[in-house]
Amino acid sequence: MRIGELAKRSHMSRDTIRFYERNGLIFSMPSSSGTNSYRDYFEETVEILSMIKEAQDAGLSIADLVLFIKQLNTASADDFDAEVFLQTKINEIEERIRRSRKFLKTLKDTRDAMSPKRGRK
Amino acid sequence: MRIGELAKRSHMSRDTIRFYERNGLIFSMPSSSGTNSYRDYFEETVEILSMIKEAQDAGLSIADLVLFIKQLNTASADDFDAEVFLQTKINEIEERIRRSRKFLKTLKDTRDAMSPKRGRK
DNA sequence: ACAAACAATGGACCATTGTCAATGGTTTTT
DNA sequence: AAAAACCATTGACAATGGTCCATTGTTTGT
Repeated sequence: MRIGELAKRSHMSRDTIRFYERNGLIFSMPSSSGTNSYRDYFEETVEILSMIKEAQDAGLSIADLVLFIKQLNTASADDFDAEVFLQTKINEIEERIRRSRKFLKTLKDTRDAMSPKRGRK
Repeated sequence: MRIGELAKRSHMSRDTIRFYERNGLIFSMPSSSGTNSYRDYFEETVEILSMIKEAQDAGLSIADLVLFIKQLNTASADDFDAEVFLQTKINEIEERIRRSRKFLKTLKDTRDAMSPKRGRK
């Protein structure tokens, strides 16, 4: 598919998609027709973009994602560092989630302390 | 306390603390001695800085935090917008946590798919 | 009293993560 | 076949969240 469709399906702008591609997060092929300079994107890339969004929300940087994707692809696999990397990120994310929840509680308490003041009885 | 101590206790750099203060996230008084231009920070600020960290991990921007803090302080309170704002942020954070978890699962699956390949058998 | 450590200020600088505009070419639609 | 919509490339621009440096002044340890 071409970039416009991918943009629509992934809810990202073309520029963002190109930005990700420049940075090695996604890949594409030259269009089959060959007469133009259009790029051809894989179906799966829709999925990958959605995963990238999740990963970013989880606090990973693009640099992190480049590493992660590299590891998905190079099934070289006996890689010790890969596992260490994964575990490190898992720990980081778990910690971030813990903190998010803590702040979420703060927000909720604030809201609840405020709500009864008005009408709501 | 002075900025150095606050920095140590909060595990943030002086520059970061000054940056936050410039941006209205924290406040301080002129030192009591009065002979210098040093600032004097409240005990509670240690706590506040820790909350800021949580909030950032939860995905809030400094601008968000400025609003939030303003609402904590102005107990004017019958503010309808305040409650809307809080609820919006609560929703955003819950969504982010959901996504984080989803990606966390991806990471764990990747790790687990990798681990048995080596020794671990 | 002298050096070391600390503080304030201002402004430059930086990485990250995009976004926008201009230009020139290719399809698609009408 | 002309217009409208699409695409690629380049490079500038922008917001966010800091960090670093130089300068000057203050306090503290010895």
